Amino acid sequence: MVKVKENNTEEIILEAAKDVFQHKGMAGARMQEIADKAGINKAMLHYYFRSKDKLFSAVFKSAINLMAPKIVKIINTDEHLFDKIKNFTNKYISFINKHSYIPLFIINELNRNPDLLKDAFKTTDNQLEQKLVTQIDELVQKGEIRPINPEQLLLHIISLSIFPIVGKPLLKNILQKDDRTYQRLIKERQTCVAEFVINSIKI
Amino acid sequence: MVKVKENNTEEIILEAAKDVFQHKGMAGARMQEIADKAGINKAMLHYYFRSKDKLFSAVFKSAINLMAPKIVKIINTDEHLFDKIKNFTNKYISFINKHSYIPLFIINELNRNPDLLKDAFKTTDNQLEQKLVTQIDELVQKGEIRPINPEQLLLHIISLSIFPIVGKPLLKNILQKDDRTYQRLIKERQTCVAEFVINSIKI
DNA sequence: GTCTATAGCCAGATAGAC
DNA sequence: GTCTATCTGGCTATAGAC
Repeated sequence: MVKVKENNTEEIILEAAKDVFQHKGMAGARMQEIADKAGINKAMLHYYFRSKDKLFSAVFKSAINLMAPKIVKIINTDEHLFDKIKNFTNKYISFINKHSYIPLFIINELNRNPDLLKDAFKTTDNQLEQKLVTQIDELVQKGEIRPINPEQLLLHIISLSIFPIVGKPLLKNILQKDDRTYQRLIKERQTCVAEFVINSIKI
Repeated sequence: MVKVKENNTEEIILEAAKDVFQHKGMAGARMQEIADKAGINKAMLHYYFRSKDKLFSAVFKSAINLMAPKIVKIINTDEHLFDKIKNFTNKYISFINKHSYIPLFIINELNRNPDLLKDAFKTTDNQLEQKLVTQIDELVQKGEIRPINPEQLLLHIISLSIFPIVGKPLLKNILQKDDRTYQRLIKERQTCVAEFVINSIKI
């Protein structure tokens, strides 16, 4: 009843596939490289996952399942807006920094095939951002924050959190920084992004 | 002496190659597709550019030359900081929106090979951001803006401008918008990003 | 379940006629 | 300069032994 040994090879393959697909993309990835990284034979990949496409799908789904819930959560907690912003930027920047290839991987493959994402971000109803909208409207009424379009605010926060990591190879060059120094800037952002956002909206 | 006809085929190939490489990336692009799009034979690509690699390099350089100067300029004008921010976000968002595949293309290929970018962003001296730093320090002294790390500010502005366009396929899903509605949000950002940034830093 | 060997295809590159 | 035909290598996928 206890399946331990059986999942093992499959798990090892998935880990290796994640690594290769996320660095090289679907088109650039080679089944041989995945096999080598997993320390097994190329034929085994097909034994477990039938085709490159199927293996890719498995990796893609796992990436989505890692990213999506964390973003949806920011919209659905009952914390004060400022705490939401602080928590999200801090945790999300740290998370994306550890898995820096995931967002780019998802964006690239969505460009190839927009249908890959069915409804990863759909919550039960369409109340997903209704909650955020209401919350912001209330704070505007109370005079705690300036009037702002909630969707734009969400775009601001996500952009400030993800892009410096995704665009690192480009931004490193613009700022003329080496890896260590750039990494320090990212670390700093875990707190300074929230400050920046809150400064902008609070009255 | 006047070379007109000779450049023609080369130009046509370059345009087609830009299109295909920027959508599919180096690995996903097919010489056959480029030839088809250019309306010529596959052998001609090799006649003019020798190899896929060389053709790719030409496209990559042209993309860099389109992006880099515009970013460097924000740092090197003598306008007031607030005007810099307004001008940059407005013009850059509009520009990137017209060429939405360029930033992603550059980031992806830099990930594959960090050496592709030699010194596209180097100005004559290392005074490139020194100017921005001085300008911000002065405004802090005068009490016009809060103290802020100039490099973080630059990261903020670039992220807010580029990511909503680059990450469109992902963000469209998070916000559950169709193409038209999302495009309207982008258009709005041409002005609201500058507001957001300035609100945050001015006292 | 795991391996070796190989089928079969496709893409980049070249040869050579015009 | 432009084309058709073809070589060559590399990649996915499978057949079949153990």
